[in-house]
Amino acid sequence: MEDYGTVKLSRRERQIMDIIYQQGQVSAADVLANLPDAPSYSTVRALLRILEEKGHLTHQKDGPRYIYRPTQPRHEAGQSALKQIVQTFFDKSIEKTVAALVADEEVSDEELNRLSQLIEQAKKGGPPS
Amino acid sequence: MEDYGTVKLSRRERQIMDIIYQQGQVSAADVLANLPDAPSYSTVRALLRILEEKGHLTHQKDGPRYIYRPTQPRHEAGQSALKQIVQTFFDKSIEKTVAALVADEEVSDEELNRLSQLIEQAKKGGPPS
DNA sequence: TTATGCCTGCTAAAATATTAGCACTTTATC
DNA sequence: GATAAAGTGCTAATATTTTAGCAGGCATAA
Repeated sequence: MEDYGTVKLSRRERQIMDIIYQQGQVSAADVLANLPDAPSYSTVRALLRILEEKGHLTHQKDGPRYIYRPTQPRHEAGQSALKQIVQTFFDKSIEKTVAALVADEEVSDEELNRLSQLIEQAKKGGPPS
Repeated sequence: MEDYGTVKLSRRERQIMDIIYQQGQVSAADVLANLPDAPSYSTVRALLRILEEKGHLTHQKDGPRYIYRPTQPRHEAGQSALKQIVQTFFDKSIEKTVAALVADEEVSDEELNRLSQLIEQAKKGGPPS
């Protein structure tokens, strides 16, 4: 866990990585379809090539086309991105962050219950400190 | 709430905005001190000027120097950034996101208790759905 | 098999971001 | 007030990102 926020990605590169983490895996066409202010097809392919060169992606053939996947596992990248946000906007406080999460959207009672359970489990699970 | 993830920021610009949201307000020197791979002083000032032109910052004089502040309030930007992460890495699931939060660091029992309270309050506070 | 469509590889141009330098202004100090 | 220190404004060069175009390959279907 050491990447997403820190990493030296350009604007387009970041947009593309976001799409890929959202979708899990993508073809160039998928990226194009989801990219805001979509450029041309070759543009997308060029970016994908660069991201692969930089080590952020790998591709594998799927019949005629390339399927790209992130090098860093999703949960790691997510963890890292989350940490960055917590640090930047919530004074490194998990509490403040959760508060923002439950404040934002209308969270259903059901979901809140699951959250309670989650916390309880964490209490049992790992109280090392 | 509509900006941080979506917005068209370059790499350096984003780094600077992060610093500013972390610190609340900054001088050019503050930014320089916190910027990874710090460039020159004039470079930082140029970037700050651009960010202000784009409407992301305002400055006010503090004696001899300029103090910059974000245009968009911190909590808004945080909300927006968080949403983006939840969507990209956690399938839009608040639950998964919280799970990642409590999984990551060693969260103290004390903090877990506060989280429980938080959830309980949310249950009482706003169960509209 | 042959033509058509979709995909890749490569290369080069254009736009944008990043950087630094220099001249001028203001603030504080003596 | 005179001087030094610290800050700003502006401008121009450099690097990087972003973009598109063209040529070739492979698969599918007629």
